[in-house]
Amino acid sequence: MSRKQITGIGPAPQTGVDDSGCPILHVDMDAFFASVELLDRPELRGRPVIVGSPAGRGVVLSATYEARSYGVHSAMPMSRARRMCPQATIIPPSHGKYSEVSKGVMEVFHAITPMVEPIASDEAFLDVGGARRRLGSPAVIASMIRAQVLERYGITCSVGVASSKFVAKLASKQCKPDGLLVVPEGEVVDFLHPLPVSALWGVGERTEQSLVRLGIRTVGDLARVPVPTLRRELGQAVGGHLAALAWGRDERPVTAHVPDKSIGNEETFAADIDDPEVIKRELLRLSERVASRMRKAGHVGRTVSVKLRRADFTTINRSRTLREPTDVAQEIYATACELFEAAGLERVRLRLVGVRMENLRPADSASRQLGLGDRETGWREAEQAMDQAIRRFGPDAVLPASLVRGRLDEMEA
DNA sequence: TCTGGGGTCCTTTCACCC
DNA sequence: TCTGGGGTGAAAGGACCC
Repeated sequence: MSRKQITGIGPAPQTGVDDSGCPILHVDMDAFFASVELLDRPELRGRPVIVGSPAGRGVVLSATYEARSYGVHSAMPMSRARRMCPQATIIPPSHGKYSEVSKGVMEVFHAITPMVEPIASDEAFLDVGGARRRLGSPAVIASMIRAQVLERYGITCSVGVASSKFVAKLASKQCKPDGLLVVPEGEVVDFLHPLPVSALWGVGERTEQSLVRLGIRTVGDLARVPVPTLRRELGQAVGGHLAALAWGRDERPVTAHVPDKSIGNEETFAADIDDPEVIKRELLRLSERVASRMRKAGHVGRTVSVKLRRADFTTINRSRTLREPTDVAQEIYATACELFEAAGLERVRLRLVGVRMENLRPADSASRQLGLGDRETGWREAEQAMDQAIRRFGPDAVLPASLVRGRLDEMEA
């Protein structure tokens, strides 16, 4: 097989790898948050480091490969990670720092091609089909990106090069850390079929269990199952989708501008709460955050959705679609409170509440109409003034009175 | 072993209209 | 007048991703 894995930033990739049908790159930063932290703490290089909240109910956000060798992985409860690797240095996350590096890395991508689809702060798809004449073959461009990211930001990344998004994504995962893997167009099926089904995008714990019950363990096993059987067992869309992926069929293009579908914030309490006043105060805080983010992004939304998670981790969602779209926290909050009250959980211990706005559209396309009996409250203007004050004086400059009261209570307690 | 926070997408159910 | 079916949109739940 001519598939080649090239590890480390070396010269241009070896000859003999046919990347001619492989315009799609998936770039994935290695242990991103942990790598960024090591830039400030070089003395920790080569040692187990975990990024995550050191206290309370948190999960691992990122871990160095030294920590991973003890079994630590992201999304694992911190308490468990600490037990598995007690010698690890634990660093609380600094999201501002990560988004700054992320922005810089995305600029490196945009200098290569405008066809960049970010899928998280630490990874993106690139379609370099249009950059070949200017910069070279996809594998050459991939090497260039790896070298530039390392040079400018001091962190490594891995790149998968393939004919489709999902194969590129699997390729980058296979060559991690600090690698480059080209999967030639003609070798996609050979590459895919030995992999476990859980490697496929969209197969999580539940779907894997369903597949194992059917005796399906590898992608090759999956490929041999008749499509109607998969549709019956997994549902129309998921069954059809996985059947296509198992044969390497993935037509999704790299899309540079994916519009936001929803904006939300949620918070897990340090201890479960059953006081409706405290919960409503939290709903107000979250509504303020969501509305402010919507105004910053230039969105209004029509559907208010509230998420409530009980102490036993069961979760319920309640949503309501408004007559007119809004970006006003007071309107979002009023609806969120009604949904919370209607859910009948006012004396139930909750561990998390969330507020989300869906059905988004650009604010400038939405003309607000006053209905019969409505009155213009002036909340939008007040909140826009708050946005300005916050921009000038910081996030604590202005707060609704009830949140100030809540903060005073916390200080007195 | 006890589960964050930001999202997207899919499925099911139900109401409503024709 | 009653019944049924198809289409559509909203709501709720849940799987999955990073």
